[in-house]
Amino acid sequence: MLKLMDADDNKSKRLVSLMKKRGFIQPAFELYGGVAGLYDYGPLGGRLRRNVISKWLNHWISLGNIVEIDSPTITPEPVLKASGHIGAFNDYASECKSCNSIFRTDHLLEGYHNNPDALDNIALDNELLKNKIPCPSCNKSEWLPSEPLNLMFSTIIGANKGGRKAFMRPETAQGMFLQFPSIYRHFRGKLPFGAVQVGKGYRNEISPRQGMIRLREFNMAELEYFIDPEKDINYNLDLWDDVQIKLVPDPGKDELTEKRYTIYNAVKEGVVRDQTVGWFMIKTFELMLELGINNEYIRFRQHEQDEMAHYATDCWDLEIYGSYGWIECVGIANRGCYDLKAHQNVTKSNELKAWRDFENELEIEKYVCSPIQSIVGPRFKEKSKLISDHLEKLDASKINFPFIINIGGEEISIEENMVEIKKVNSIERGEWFTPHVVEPAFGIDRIIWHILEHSFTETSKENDDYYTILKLRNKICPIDFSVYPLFEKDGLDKIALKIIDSIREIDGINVNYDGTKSIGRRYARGDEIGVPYAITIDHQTIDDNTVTLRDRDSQEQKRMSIEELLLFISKY
RNA sequence: GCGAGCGUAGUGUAGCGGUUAUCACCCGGCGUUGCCAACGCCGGAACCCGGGUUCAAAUCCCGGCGCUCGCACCA
Repeated sequence: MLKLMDADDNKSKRLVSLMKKRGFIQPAFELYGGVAGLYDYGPLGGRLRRNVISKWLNHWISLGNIVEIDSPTITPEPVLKASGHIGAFNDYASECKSCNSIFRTDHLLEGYHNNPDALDNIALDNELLKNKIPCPSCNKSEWLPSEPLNLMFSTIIGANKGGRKAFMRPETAQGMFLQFPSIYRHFRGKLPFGAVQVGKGYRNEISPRQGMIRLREFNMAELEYFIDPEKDINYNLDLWDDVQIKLVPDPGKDELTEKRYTIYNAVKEGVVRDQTVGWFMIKTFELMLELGINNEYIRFRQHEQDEMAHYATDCWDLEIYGSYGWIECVGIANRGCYDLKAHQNVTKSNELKAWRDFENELEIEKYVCSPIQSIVGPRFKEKSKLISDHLEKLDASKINFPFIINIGGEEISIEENMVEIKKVNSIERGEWFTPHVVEPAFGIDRIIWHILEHSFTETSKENDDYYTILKLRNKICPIDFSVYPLFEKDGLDKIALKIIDSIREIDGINVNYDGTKSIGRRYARGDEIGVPYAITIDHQTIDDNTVTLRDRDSQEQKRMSIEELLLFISKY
């Protein structure tokens, strides 16, 4: 069943050639020799990318409680330190003096040290030496000093010497977390809500391979969905109840196995631990189908416990099958309250919280000590402020006079005449808490690559080896309609251009004219770049104002009036 | 980062010390045909970059960059 690209290795090569030839995707800076991991989208690819992003945005924004935001790619160091990226990114690597192999230093020390992740480079080198760790490759034990393996691009903000250290963001998520106060205000405090951001992310990969799959600068699209972990939300989990989706749950110690579930059952049986994660799995699955990914080549794989990123508590990857095998294209993670808490801790801000009403108001009756300032003041002088603060926090119902309090190491006796016991009635309606976050994060470039692979169809026509049809979905394809005059004389070309003018008045339609070479060749050119419909102007058009509409995939043609055509296009 | 192989028009390729750098598709113009990559003529377009060896380098050598594959890396 899973014979797509690997059945014919040259097929993916032909796809790459086509992508370059027709201006979808190509290596960037080729004139200067190219840079690994950096790609250009060309005239058609640019359009395709835009369409994919639009579809992605509309899919989420139409849920009604999700907004789009945008934040800078340049990110000051403290932000990424708080988010844990600096720690996680500063892994160290050691090189073997003898055979030049390179290994993660903390991996080498596994089994010798409880928590090698926490050590700095000097401690790591000492551990290597002390334990005489052998090189897994050549078995010798001669290590060069460990070097940090930082996978972020660093830069300096400000042209002068004292500039602030910064990095190109490795994910867009932090933008949503830092904008939480603004988003919270926008939704007037009503959870759940979410924010999305589409933009570039950067990772300075050691050795990017696999074409578009591992890039150094890439398009990512992330959604942060803020929820109250103590409130159940009614999700429409049976939305795709007729579809059995392939899931690969974390097997623990067992073999990886693929099982088919409806998401509804997967959540019910606890295979998917979190219902919000389940909900986004469904909506993500739906989006993939709308983008033109083949549903047989989609599966969700659960992260194993030790594979999970530093922030996640449960994580499912949507993987798509193609010529590189199963590739992670979306990660849906429950990040808990990790990020908001992390930024709270560093900034001491109270703004990264949400308010939760109690179901029933709590009437609280308590007794407080209210210091009588005219006595406490003159008696304790400069210490009286501290003493008053302390007294106000005491539960006065449990007090017997005189009693001793401890202020700055000094014992102070409080007598009955210093305070007044007051009864206070207060009503607690709710509390502040840190919302939890469920994050679906999409690798747009990887998705685009698989859309192209799944669309790429080769048939043969009589004497041709390969007849290529790129079966892109309507509205994802870069060009929606092509208009071909059967030949460029007798006014057919003029009619074609007039029809194009009318089509261009319809919003969001990209139409293209081609008048050169034979009609069959023009159909072929259009099929190759995935134009879903060809409109042909022939002699009959002059007589009765009708044209033919050719369907890309069936090659069938229907004759219709120009009015009917325009109606069809406006509903397309 | 290491090791092996590779890098020639837009694409796919031949040439592997001396060629006007091969062929095909392709692209443009003109003509012809007139609904599924038709034909003819004309035209367009390339040796990854830098250094070296040689009378002579696309070809041999060295370095860089890129690609593919293995090892490592991919939070």
